[in-house]
Amino acid sequence: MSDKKVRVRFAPSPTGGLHLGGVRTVLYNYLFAKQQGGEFILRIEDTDQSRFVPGAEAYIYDCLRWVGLEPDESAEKGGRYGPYRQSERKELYRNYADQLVAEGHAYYAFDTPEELDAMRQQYKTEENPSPQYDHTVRMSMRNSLTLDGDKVHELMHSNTPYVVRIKMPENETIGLNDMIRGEVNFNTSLVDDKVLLKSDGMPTYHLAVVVDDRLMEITHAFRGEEWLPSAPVHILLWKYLFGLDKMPQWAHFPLILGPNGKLSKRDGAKYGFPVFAMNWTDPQTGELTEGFKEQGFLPEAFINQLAVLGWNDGTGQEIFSLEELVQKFSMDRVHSAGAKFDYEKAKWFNQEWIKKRHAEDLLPEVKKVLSVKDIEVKEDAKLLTVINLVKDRCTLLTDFVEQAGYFFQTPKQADFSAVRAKWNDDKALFFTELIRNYQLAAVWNATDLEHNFKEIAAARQLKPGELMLPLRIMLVGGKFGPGVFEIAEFIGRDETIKRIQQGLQQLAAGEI
RNA sequence: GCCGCGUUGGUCAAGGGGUUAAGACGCAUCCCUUUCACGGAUGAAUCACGGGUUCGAUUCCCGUACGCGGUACCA
Repeated sequence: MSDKKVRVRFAPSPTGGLHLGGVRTVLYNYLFAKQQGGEFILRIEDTDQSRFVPGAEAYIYDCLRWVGLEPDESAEKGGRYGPYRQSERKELYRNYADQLVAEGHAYYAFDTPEELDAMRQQYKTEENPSPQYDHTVRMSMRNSLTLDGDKVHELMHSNTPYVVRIKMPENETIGLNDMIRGEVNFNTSLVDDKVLLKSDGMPTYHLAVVVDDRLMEITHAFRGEEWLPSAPVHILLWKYLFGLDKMPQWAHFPLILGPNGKLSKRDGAKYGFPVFAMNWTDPQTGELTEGFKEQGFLPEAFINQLAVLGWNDGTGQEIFSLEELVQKFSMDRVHSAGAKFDYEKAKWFNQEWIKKRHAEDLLPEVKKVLSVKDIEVKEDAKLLTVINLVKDRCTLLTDFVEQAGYFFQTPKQADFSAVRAKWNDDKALFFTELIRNYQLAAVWNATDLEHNFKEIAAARQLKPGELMLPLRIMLVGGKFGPGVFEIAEFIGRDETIKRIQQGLQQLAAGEI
């Protein structure tokens, strides 16, 4: 490893919930940084005041804490290279913008939104639906290239709003060596004169990334593929401002797609699965978007599944802990093609992680899930037993409500439809006798209960198989769960008898 | 439209000039289980298309199609 310190940053914009692609971007950044023994920095990109959402920044930190990807430096933690919010760095950027203008790489533009709109209308054609502000039109716009010096001076001193735009050179090839995609080339004539500094004095992303990456000594800049088209702007800025030799290495991650195309950020409900890491409530609309956490996902599973959506280690292994990922991740095995998110597979990962986790480690989460449904468990030891009995049957943490609830609460309703048709007096009498037997049973354990059950059945010439299911439904409320007699042992004599009596009543009532 | 990135079963994917083209999810069938899962076994299902190069292309090259991204004083 080189002696050069690796610094990797992830820069979310606090405009709403943290979606799948965002989490994976953090993950890959984190994995690379940790693997190289470098630092992982979180910078907040809140340069767009109008889209800034209160609470979104705190939410991002909550999500990162949940999945265990905490940054080494951030606005929360502070550090040598702060401030970590772009809004607090505002003054830094203007000087660089002015420097670019002074050196002829950028210019001041005074065009109003109306004028820009008029220009786009004017040049708009069938073939060119969105004309750019580029070398072909800039000499006919109102900017410091077309206006004389006095006029520019006058406009600027009379508080006329203006922006700084990069002056894209004509017909140059800008190359980028992407760690995932290799050489990617752009012709500068086809890139527009992007705004670098907005009229409110805040930088755009383009100026901010390069200035911040330089000042924070970022060595590797990884982001989503949607940024690839603006890479030439950033490279040019590096060239003009700091020199290409200081530029970080780039990697553009593939996109995560929804069931039909792009995964849209705000409507997970539409897909029938979440898109955000955690519950997100839009402060404007009050609209709640459910997150993976609240759906019942384990953070390990969530991370695991995202990690292998676009990367694999080549061995066929699919279950990775975060530690293993740090060890095995490699940028050159990250795919270049986008991948569709598969909720079914996500659930499978969760199931695997529930099976993998020890009951003790599942306990706090299961307790929480149960208490939400008003199932209070007094003794941890009892819950531990139940978790071990049922965890192989749970896909999501929320499944514990159904799978474990009846151990602690009499089922609210029982579904006897599967046995009703075959129900008869002989069976009813059998259960009546069973109750008597269980009332008198000297010991209360699964094997003895089963033994007695079968003995009575044999004496009455009934098939135990036809009686097991009714018993299960009486105790559990449905056709699921571990061995019936184990359940009976767990819930105890009184409760078992009570549930059989209730079941008998229900079945009797149903026959009329 | 233009620019960029992509394209191996339904989905995630391994492979990378000669293979019976791995594996996983899902699906189906069976075994285990007097329930439901878990577990085990089996099965159906894939190299977008057209040209090259080559003795031989899923693999390399060029086109085409399709998908996605960008084309904002959003990131």
